[in-house]
Amino acid sequence: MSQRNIDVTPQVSAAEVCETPAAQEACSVLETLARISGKWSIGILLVTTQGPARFTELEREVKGISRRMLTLTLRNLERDGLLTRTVYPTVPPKVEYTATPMARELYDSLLALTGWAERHRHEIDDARVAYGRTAAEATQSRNHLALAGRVA
Amino acid sequence: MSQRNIDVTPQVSAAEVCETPAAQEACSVLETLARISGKWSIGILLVTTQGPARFTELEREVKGISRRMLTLTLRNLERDGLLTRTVYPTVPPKVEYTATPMARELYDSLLALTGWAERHRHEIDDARVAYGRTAAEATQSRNHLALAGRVA
DNA sequence: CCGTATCCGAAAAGATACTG
DNA sequence: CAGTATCTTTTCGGATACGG
Repeated sequence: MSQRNIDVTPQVSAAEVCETPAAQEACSVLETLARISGKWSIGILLVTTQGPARFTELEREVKGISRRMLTLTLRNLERDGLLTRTVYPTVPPKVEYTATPMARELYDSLLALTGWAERHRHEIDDARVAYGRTAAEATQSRNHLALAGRVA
Repeated sequence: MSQRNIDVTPQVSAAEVCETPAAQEACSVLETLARISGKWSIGILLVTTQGPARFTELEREVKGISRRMLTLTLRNLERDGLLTRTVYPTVPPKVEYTATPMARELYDSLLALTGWAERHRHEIDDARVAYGRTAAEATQSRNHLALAGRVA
């Protein structure tokens, strides 16, 4: 087969059970988050938002990503209109990926979440510690492992 | 063993590779999104944000969730300080889950994404159609299935 | 250089019987 | 009622050899 053929077919079924009017919103959020879910989407958006990036360039800059996942994530983002793919018919081939304006907007919206994270940093830490404690209490009976690392 | 013992240990390692100053933001977003990732967190937050909800109540209202996933997701949200769990020592037992103020804030921030989704609804659809076309072109050689359902 | 195909292990999720 | 334990299925992600 020619090229460009890794699956990337799903991601249309997000309709699901969005019956109640209030749940509509939640579903919309769910669909939006689905577009940038996965381990790598944010990282790729981060790079492509700063300007056009080539395949190999992304492979270098997004630390730890494999070829396969890079391709998959690029295809998904492209399908969702968050990335444009430009092929220069040179030899050797050159392909550039750039975040669309729509993607930049989305990325900005997401960055707003850092505000939330900073405001509640301590609260978040406390919660995990507290959870470790109550979980320990509730488990007074057994002394297996698996609990040691929780608070630590 | 007593109770409250489904794993729920991970979700501490989100440090990862956040070296460059620009990537710091992305990592923060990543950590935040991790808290509400998964198929069910949003749905549960939606319900618990409207007021206290009991276990069985959630099982009914969050359509399609299994007992196991409900428990797991509740534990995760509780660990992250997004949900409080209140036990009434009655018989039969009664347990209520409520979204914390912090969770409400986060949920509101996320709802802001519906704005993005609405603004770009058409753009998003167009993108998927366009992707279907170019993918079809690039695949002129083969006439397997799997492509039929893409645009449809 | 820019990918794809294939194989594999790990993790997420579903189903459901069982229990204090 | 509010979970837990266990099993199975599904999906995700890593490694890597190969191809235009």
